[in-house]
Amino acid sequence: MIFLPTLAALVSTYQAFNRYASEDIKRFELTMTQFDLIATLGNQPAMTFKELGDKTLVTKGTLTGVVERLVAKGLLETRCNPDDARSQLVGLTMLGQSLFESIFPNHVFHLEKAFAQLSEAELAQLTQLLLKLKQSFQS
Amino acid sequence: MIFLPTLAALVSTYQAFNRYASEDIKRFELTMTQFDLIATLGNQPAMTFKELGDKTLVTKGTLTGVVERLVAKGLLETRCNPDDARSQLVGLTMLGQSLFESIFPNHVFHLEKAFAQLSEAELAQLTQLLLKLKQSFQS
DNA sequence: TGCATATTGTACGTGTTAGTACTATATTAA
DNA sequence: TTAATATAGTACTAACACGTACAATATGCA
Repeated sequence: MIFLPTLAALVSTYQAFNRYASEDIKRFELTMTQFDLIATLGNQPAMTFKELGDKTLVTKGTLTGVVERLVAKGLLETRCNPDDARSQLVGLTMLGQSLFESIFPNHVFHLEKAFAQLSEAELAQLTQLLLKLKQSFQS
Repeated sequence: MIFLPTLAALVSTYQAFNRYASEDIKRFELTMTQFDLIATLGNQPAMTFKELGDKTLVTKGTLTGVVERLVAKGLLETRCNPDDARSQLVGLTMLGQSLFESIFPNHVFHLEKAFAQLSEAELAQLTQLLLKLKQSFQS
């Protein structure tokens, strides 16, 4: 049971991050997942749902709905993929692009403030330990 | 932007944990949140919704529904709180208690297997770094 | 006491998440 | 070429998460 404090720390830190980031993003009437898609598509060529889902860790079933809402907001647009009739390409509209440009740097700065409490060495160590743990969960 | 790998590691490790633990718990027809409540109430006297929510990091709005479903399954029961007419006490039924006893040790063991890949020193370090980061998010 | 304020839990709306089933299209191999 | 299999995305369901509003009850203070 020696691992329980670590587990509790993982869960509560993740939740704290979520709240911290959400608060910032809520100002723009976006949810975390919506922002995640926009940030992923920012300064990038349009990509398929599959690629977008892989990069954002959002499963395809969820993606359909989230993209739908962002298209309704005029931030994303989809078009047929000329290379594969099964799939579509998703990209930012001009409105989406300009929103991205206006909010992304601010949000990164907001996050940076929190992470700045840790030294580079601590960040590297934390990353390494987290990835080691992640590996264990995946095998 | 040096913090981005750390952030990605935090999110993906949390997700990996969630999948790893969910798979185990699904065998008992429970969701993670449901299991969390049962584990928290195991070997404990009944407590109010408030206390239960605080311990499990589940917000009160969510709690109403989750408890409802567990009561419907016959695993939890609620009764009036004699000390405060606004609140109720939630506790395991005998069925809930016996389910807790039969699945909790197995689940702990399942988790332990994953965490065993890290040494005690690594666990301690990971916990400390996570809590430091959590602090930054909360201030 | 009596009123202002805080707390407990429910109701409700929007959105995310995971899983399964399904359709359409691609790919592979016999 | 055709049949088996794999993949992309949608539809749908159940459950969770979070916020706001609300009713009932407590609490603190004038």
